[in-house]
Amino acid sequence: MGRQSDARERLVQAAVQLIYARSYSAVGVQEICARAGVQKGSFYHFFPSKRDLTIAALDELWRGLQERVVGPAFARDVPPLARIERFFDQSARVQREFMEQSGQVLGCPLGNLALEMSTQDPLLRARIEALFQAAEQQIAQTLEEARQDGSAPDIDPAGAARALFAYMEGVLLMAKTRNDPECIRELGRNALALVCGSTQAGARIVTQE
Amino acid sequence: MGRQSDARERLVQAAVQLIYARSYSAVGVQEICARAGVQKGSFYHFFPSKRDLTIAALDELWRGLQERVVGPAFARDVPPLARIERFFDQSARVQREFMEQSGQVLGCPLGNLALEMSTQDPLLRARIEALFQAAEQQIAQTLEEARQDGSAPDIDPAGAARALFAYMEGVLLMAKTRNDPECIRELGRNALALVCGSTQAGARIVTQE
DNA sequence: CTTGCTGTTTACCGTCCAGTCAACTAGTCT
DNA sequence: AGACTAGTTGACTGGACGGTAAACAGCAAG
Repeated sequence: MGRQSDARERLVQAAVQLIYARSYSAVGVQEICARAGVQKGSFYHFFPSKRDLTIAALDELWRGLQERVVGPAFARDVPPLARIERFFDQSARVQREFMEQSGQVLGCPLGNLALEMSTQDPLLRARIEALFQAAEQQIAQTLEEARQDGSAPDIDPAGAARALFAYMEGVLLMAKTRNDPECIRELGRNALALVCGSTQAGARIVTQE
Repeated sequence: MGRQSDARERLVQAAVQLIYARSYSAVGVQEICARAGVQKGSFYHFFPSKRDLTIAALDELWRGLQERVVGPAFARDVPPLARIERFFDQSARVQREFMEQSGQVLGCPLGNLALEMSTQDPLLRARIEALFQAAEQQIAQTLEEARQDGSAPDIDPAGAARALFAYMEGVLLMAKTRNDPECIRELGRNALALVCGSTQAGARIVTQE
């Protein structure tokens, strides 16, 4: 078996699944190798360290997220603001599936790793931050579309996207903590309030008091 | 030294600080003992396991949070909605202090543990969920006050509190990931939009599209 | 045919981990 | 005084961890 093999891919996939289901530190190299059907020595042929595998897994995580959740939710077959709402429904659906399979809501794989690793590994942190920025830009684009077609004329797309993304992460954190996928749906109903009530609105309410 | 000692307290305090600064799994019993100035054997005199210490640390964490962040922010010396805004400023201030001391934004200690442990330890998860509910009630009370004094007449305090708390956790997650305390302030400006744009408003915008 | 590269296998290393144990100290109660 | 209990100490256990080493297999190019 000289040239090429899919062992590397299998390792990344195994890492994605195991780390998402548990966490970085709760999953050992041994276990990742076992699930991938790869010997431990081979692991270190493909990756210099567990951390490097995790970085590779991060990109694969992002790819899978786009394919299975973000892509379907943000498809252009409905008006922009409806896509935002659909993201929450889509997320609720996915998490409900995890719930039925393993009895646990797993939340956002990037958010999970972000909180676990940000204070421990600067490179990992920076990588996740970059992916977060990409996500925000995706949302900002959608909001810009909504601004232009008149469904949300007065918003600041970039600022609202930041707030909205933070809210999404918060909602998924709550769902994981409550172990209840339904609260994603419920909390999702408040999402558009965050978009349309822009900065000025917030300030107005306070000074009025 | 027969009766009583503050070793237990010191262990809890050390656990709070170390676990907050890193994580549950990144901190060992050994290290907690070292910081507390307690021998390892003594540790297991006070706590049957590391997990039990963590549960005790969780309550202490909550106490400290109330004392240092939530209490000052939600004090009744300003109108209710201004307290919400003050929470974000207060959080930004605290995180900026961590930033200056250790170069890192640490985020919400409860949120951190929630994402790390929810899928690993059901009891810890339930405990954190309970604390989250208490936090939501605190917010709901504040919003109820705002509803009654007319500054936000049409809101559903309980629902808005849920959304607002999720947003707070999301904002702190973002701050930790970006390692930037200032974004707490910035994102905080969107918080009241979440309160005042209630469920009906969100639905209205979508059907209008 | 030989050199070299890509993979694979297995056994192994040192370290750290949570948790154990038995001996010991010093106060309290009878 | 003696028994009991709360607290302390430091050495220890077994297992898991991330990572290493060396031998080997197959393909490709010179």
